[in-house]
Amino acid sequence: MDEDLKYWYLRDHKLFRTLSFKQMKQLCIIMGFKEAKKGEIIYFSSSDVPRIFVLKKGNIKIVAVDEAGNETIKDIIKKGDLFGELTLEADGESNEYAKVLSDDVAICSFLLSDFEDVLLKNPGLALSYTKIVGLKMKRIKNSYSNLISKDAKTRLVLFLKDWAEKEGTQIGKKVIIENYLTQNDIAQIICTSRQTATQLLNEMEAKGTLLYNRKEIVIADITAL
Amino acid sequence: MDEDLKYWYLRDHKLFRTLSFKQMKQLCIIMGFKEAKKGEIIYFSSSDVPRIFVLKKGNIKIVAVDEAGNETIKDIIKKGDLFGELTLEADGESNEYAKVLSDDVAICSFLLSDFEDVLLKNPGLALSYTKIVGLKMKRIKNSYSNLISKDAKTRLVLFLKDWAEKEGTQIGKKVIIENYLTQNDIAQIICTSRQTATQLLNEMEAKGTLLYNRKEIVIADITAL
DNA sequence: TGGGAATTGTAATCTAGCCGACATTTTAAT
DNA sequence: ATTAAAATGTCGGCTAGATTACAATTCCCA
Repeated sequence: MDEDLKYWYLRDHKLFRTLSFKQMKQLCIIMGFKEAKKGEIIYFSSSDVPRIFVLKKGNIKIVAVDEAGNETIKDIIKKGDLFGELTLEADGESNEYAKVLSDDVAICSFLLSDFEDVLLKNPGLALSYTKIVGLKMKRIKNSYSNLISKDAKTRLVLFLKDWAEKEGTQIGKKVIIENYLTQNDIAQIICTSRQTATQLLNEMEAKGTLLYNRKEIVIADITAL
Repeated sequence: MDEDLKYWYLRDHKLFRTLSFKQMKQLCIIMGFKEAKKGEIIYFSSSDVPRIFVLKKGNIKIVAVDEAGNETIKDIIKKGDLFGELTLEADGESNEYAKVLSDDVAICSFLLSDFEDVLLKNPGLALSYTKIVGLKMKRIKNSYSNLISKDAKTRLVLFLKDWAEKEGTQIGKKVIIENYLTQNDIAQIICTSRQTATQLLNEMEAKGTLLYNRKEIVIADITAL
């Protein structure tokens, strides 16, 4: 793909703001690029060489499969987010794949080793990178403690609030979220069964606090959620 | 405290191995030092200036208190571990404190801003640091997924295995762990009620797989746990 | 334009483990 | 030694929510 386009893909990412033009060019050379359509599955497991990915466009979910074949949603990755071997340390064991949720996605990637070289030459970038990883850790910790102390209903509300804040379009008190998740997805994210999630969503819809369908979710009053 | 002693305290930490003598000296100058006895509580919340801590000796637990006054164990910090504002980003909100579990502890600390300066000048250190933070994230993620999919008994076993591996002294198949945790602590770590933890431990003791008291835990056969 | 697959709706069981309410034991402090 | 405070042991009731089991919808595409 065109080198210049690559450049522009990187330029508008917050992580790379601190880089000079020359440094950016260096990164572009080692960058990989990939597009995919809805429903496609992208493997990025240990079989391949370890990589760092940047999601340029769309949404994907990271799914882990355990020995028993149970699937857990590890993460929802949105435009601009990083994923992959964020710890800069390849771990062979984990069996994860990414599934495309939005209509299509665009993904940039670097080889882990290449990325390390660049970090070594750009201490500022290393610092920014650490902060991004740290932020991710903080978010994980947060949902972790929610899982411990809050019940399913509260967890659903917290998730909706978060989603609305990140992606919703607000009109007065009303918030509209483009819904690319199934109820099953939502259930997995808030760690409950599909049936419970369905029930809770229907309850909220009955009370008029919510309006759920496959295309969008309309929250009547975000402040009262 | 003596500058030379400081130097030796840092020198044997894996994070600082890559530094030159001069760089290490620089770190020593900005280093703080503190000792504390069992049961003491060390606050390191937002009230103070944000810091990074290195635990040189002993064990502490990080406890978070929520609005309702409920206490949750966030982390157990052992000799050589880092804690504090690991994300390099001060977050005002969280209300956490550290409690000394072992007889006494020694703690080094840096101001966050000083540490950032050092990282900027030592890309290698920044990389190592990111890896350590990443490893921590991976550990958190792991216990997180255990919490979701495993029942209390399995969680207890996993915790004991982990503890034994990290700190136990193995004699054949037998492993002896110095026990600085109460059953309540263990319960909080594996996210269950004190009563359930007590019951499970007693069950295991009845079966002869375990031997629990306040001083030590003896696991009869670690491979069969 | 049907028909199969995915998604959603609903209800009836069943159970792990939380919670309250103690009794008992151990530890630490005066 | 005495006593208060922690830490442990034990039990039964209770509930959130998993699980099983089907319908009913909606979507997709051949």
